[in-house]
Amino acid sequence: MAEKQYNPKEIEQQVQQYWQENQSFKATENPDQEKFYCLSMFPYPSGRLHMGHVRNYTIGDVISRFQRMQGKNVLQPMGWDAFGLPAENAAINNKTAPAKWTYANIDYMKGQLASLGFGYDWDREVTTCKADYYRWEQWFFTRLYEKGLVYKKNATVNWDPVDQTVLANEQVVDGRGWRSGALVEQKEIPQWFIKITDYAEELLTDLEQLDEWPEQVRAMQANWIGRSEGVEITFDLEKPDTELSALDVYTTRPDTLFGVTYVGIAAQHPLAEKAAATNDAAARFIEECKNTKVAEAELATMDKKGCATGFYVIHPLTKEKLPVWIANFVLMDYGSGAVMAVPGHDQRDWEFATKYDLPIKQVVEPADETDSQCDLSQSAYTEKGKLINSGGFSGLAFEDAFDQIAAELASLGHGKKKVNYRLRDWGVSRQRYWGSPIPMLNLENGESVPVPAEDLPVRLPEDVEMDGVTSPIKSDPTWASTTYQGQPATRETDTFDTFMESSWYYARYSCAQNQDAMLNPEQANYWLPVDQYIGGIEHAILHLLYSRFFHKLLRDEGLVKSDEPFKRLLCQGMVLADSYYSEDEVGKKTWHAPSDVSVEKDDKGRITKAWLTTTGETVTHGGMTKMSKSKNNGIDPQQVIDQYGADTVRLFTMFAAPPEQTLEWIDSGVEGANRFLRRVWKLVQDHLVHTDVPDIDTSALTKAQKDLRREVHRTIEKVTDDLGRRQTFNTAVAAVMELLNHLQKAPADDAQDKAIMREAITALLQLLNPITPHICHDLWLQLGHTQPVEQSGWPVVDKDALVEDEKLIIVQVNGKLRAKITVSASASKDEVETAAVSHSNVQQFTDGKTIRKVIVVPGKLVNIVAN
RNA sequence: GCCCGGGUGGUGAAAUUGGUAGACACAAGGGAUUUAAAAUCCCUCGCUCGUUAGAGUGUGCCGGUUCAAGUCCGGCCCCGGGCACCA
Repeated sequence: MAEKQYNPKEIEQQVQQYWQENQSFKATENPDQEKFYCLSMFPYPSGRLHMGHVRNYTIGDVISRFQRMQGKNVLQPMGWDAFGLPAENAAINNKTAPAKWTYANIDYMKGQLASLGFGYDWDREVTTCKADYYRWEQWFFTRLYEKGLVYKKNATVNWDPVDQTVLANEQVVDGRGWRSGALVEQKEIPQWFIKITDYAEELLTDLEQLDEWPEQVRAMQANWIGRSEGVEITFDLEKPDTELSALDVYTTRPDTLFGVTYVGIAAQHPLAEKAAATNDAAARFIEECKNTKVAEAELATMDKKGCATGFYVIHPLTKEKLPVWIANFVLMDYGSGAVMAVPGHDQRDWEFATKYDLPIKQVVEPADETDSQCDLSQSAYTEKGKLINSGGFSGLAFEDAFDQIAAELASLGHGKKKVNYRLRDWGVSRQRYWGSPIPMLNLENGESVPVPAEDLPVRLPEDVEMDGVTSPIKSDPTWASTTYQGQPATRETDTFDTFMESSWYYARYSCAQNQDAMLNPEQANYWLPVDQYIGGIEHAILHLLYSRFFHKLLRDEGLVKSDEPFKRLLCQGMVLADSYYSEDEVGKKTWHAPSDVSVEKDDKGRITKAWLTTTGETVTHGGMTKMSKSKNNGIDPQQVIDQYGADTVRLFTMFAAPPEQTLEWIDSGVEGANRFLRRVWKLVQDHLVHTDVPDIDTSALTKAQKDLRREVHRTIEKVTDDLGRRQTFNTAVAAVMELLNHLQKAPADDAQDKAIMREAITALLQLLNPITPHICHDLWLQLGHTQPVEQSGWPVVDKDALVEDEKLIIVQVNGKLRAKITVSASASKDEVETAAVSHSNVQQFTDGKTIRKVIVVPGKLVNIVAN
């Protein structure tokens, strides 16, 4: 009899068609059924799916299918984060419009998602660049404006003086504009901000609720919000004028106040500008400060430089005269743009003071002699200790010094205790075209007003030409020209940060087609919060923080009831692949696609030689690196799907590494995954030969049959735990592989052998179905079932099958493994101990020694301590 | 620079609550089958010594706690992610 062959291409197409025809993944609100909302971060429609997407969405699909089989009402939607910079670049390069390019990409990628067998409810698709989506974002922004949560202020951007345009950090390469090559300058322009700092405290305290988030993400967010308790201190200017009479600084170390020897201000500070008017050195220094990129890493690693302003302030307690310096590491956008400098007790201030020969004064000493040393000629002493040289406060420890100095300052009207956050308000203005227009109008009197609700949406024109420099809506004056209450007005031509769209899409899926409102509270509150969110760790701070913020804004608008958007979070790791390059005479590297390279390996599997398959040119192996355009080492998922099928891709992706870790893409590993599926197929085909399979009679099993059945139920128990609680999909697959190894060796001699095999195969297909749904669907029907496997429920562990008659006990002497013994499961502690001590190998190691202690871990281990 | 991770055989990894280090795979080597190849099946596989039994040793480095440490504590080294306009 000819066995049916495993033909993934054929069955995957059939099965996908079945799902489509039966609308298998359509999600409908049903208050009587427990819901499960499983969400993967939506992709940017860049053109083709990359392996990072495949990994992300496979994890989501596995969880969704697992939950569905467990009886939940599962919603798994998909959409497109469609606004962004790459579309503008592609449009310029391909002489097309960003919209056209984006929609074509969406079409193609949608087909790719289908070919991987992901079960999405496409009726809820969200595309952020469509007006039916961003109109609600615009509406919500105007609501926030009316609530006083939106304001306009000047903020610094990267400015390309040649192209006369604002650059993203990504567009600044080695301090120069990526197209013009011009040195980038800092420039201040008016921009819109949303007051996320109003929610800083809640965003911080609610992290405690998120007990199903990775600890590291919560820690990163807490540090980002950066709550600190300190004192705001006023330093009066020596020569006050009407515009400026004092500098406010914030410090968490008021105990070091007597050690202040100078005050630092940002280059953009009004006092710095005043200094520049009369002081050439200061003017030159301020110019120089403009030539840096606007990024924290940049500021933190650059050389600390400064310039004296010639201005002085008065110390609020000692009345000393202190110089004011412009310092390139002080940020105007953060705090008040001024800091007090304590070189004796702050390392950065110490380095600055040493460089510019400013005084260093010790005002704190170690609390007791045994503490760390303190030598201010070598470095600052930054520990909290006991105050010295601090007038009436000398001798106090940190806490008392903090309180008493704060009280003294308050009584003098020169300071007060203040809680501060590192978190800054969210600047949402972008000077780019491909984004949602910001729905604000500028009136002739200089006032800004929101676009009235009945005039929304403000549509972004899609049929445009990109010149590579200026946004089409900025260069077309007719677009901006409009009226407001009969008065002439111009539209805001900046667009929203794309984080705006990705901050609420998860909620819109609950009612994606709703044309009447941003959200339908009934639907939103049925599905929200998201039960499981999956995405890359690179989003751990910004996207996840903005989404949490937006959810609280939605709640305060009465649109949702919950406090947090995402109950459980999984951050998957990156996907790596081998990289290969060749170098020319000047050392310029050319990266070659792995598919173009042939390799030779030694007997340990290490690459000894690599060359271009077509030309034979020798290339260098650049190691395993993140799949990227720059290294040209992206593996196209489509090629792998075409060669092995979606199930193999999904299986390899889940098996090769735990989800949070990096995953190395190895061709031979993919073949191994395919080999496993063929073995599953063959096992089922071999079993299908038997037409006379009875039910299991648990009372009539031999020891070998009981052992095999125990393996089956152990596997069910482990896979259930691995897919649900632990989310270690790699070990779930390993457990099923282990079971298959047992089943392949199992006899089919008597009726009960076949009955156990039937039970085992049934469970195996159910366990594997979330990961490789196509092959499981097909084999399930071959077994004679009429309902599809995803509706068959989840296999149940038979506790009786797990019971063991005998236990394997590890015997150690002084912590070293010396014997393994098998004892009856009912053996007492003493019996186990006696058996262990009397074992011949154990005797050898205890001979001539005294047994001091015997530790017995029931059912597991005996450790004999002897000397 | 700051914040957060990670480091275990030739390789990816496993060890869930402190209790057998290396499950499951990949690669490699040996064998069976085959006219041959592919596919498939069987065996070996951390390192050193040993014919076997077994012994010693081993989870980035140094030190500590414990009957017992990959796991807990202290210090260090290296690699990766994020740092507010890439998404």
